[in-house]
Amino acid sequence: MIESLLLNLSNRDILTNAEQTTLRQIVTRDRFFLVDEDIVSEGSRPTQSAVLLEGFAARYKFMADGTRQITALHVAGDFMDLHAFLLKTMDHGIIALSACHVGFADHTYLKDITETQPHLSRLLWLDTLIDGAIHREWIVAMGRRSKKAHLAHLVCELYVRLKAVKKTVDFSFHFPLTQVELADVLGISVVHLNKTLQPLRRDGLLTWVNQTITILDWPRLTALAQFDPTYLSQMVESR
Amino acid sequence: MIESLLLNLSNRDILTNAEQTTLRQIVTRDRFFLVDEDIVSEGSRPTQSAVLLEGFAARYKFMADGTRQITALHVAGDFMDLHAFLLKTMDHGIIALSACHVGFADHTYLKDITETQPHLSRLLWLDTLIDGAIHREWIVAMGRRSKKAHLAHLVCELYVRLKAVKKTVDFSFHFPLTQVELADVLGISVVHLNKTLQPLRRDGLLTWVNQTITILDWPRLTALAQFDPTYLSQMVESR
DNA sequence: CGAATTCTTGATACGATTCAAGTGGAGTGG
DNA sequence: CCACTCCACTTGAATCGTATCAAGAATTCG
Repeated sequence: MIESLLLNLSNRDILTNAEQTTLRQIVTRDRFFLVDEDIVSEGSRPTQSAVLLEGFAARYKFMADGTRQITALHVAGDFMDLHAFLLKTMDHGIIALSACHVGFADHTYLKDITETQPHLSRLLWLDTLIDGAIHREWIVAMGRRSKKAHLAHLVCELYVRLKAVKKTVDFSFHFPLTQVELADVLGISVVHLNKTLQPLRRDGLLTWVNQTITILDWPRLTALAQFDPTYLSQMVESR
Repeated sequence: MIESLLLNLSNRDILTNAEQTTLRQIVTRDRFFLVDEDIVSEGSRPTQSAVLLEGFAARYKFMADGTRQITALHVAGDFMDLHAFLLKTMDHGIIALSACHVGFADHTYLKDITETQPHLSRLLWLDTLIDGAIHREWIVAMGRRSKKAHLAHLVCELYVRLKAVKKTVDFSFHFPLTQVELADVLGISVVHLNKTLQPLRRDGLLTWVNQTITILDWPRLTALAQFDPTYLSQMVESR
């Protein structure tokens, strides 16, 4: 069930059989969510952390005027709110952007891991650190990239992350977001997102039809985005 | 020497004497940096992590066209690149924004802590998670707040963080950044930063003279910023 | 098939950048 | 001590980017 999580973590460092067993054991419950359902809601104090086993989800925050900012996108294999284990109250919500299969791990088990399995703890810590690295790239993209480059960068990032959990076929991947949701990721209006998207299509960098994105020209896309995947492909090397 | 770090961490949970001793022991070196000196450079693979003992520093990234985005601001007591312990290569640089006193802790010592001191490990992990929470707030601010509200939010955040390490006097705090640097935080041009700043001054929300910011009207400033300090005041409660 | 979303387009207004110039204060050397 | 230089801050004008509003086209769903 949690194969994608194992895949995700083993990209960082070798997972022993014992560690794999531990991970399987701590995910004691699972549930399916429909599109637009809240998986975790803002302000709650969860006693378990959610692993995305299948589907797309987003961390988001609403502003007083009803606008929304998505602060993170999650794909299969992501430990979405591992940070809630220590950061007791959720400062944001998590919503299902497609039908989602989600596993849950009690915080007591996670605490046990920190007490008894240092290597696995470091691996989980690393997972939250990569989250942070992605946040920083997003900040850079929002502040200093053109919208076109920002969008290109996001596509590159998603491609690399999805490839790591075997959710790509050649240069294609399933991408169920609407343009409204994608605009909430970039922090722009839908209209402008739409107009930003067009040159990427027109110039033959990518296609996006039937909830499927296909990258047509990886070299030009990464060049436009100034994409450097280092922040995603970190290893621990600390055993 | 590392009192501000201890102060910072004890805002999260009680630090035992043994833990305080450990922290004092692992910071084996310290160094002073001048304004604009790089404390850690992008792309390097540090074998130690830097604690800011005194001063202001920033994590930043340069774009190909020479523009810069600051992704984090650090104040006294911040473990600035604790994440470098697991995230081996620095995906950004750290620069001194004022004269800085910096302590260094070898990664081997940090690894030892994860092997033998689970509670302290969780506290350090929490520290990196709060970093992440701040990043998310910045993303929200960049994407969905007006520039005026974004600036106000930053001032609120800095005030709360500096107060936690006793670097405020009433509603004032030392703030040595130039407007160019502050513009690189918000991701806007200096000219526009200057024009964004003026209404905050004119409306009597704050003053900024002699490298000192004074908040004149905390209620109106927080209301404008939609500032909710929850993300900064997280406790572990996990002992 | 009709209704509801989602996507696309155009027009207008506002926000933000850039360029260019000017002000003011701090530090330096004669 | 003054003149000079440097740097940070401030201002205005022109241009470009982005939001908003409104409507129409395409797609999906029941």
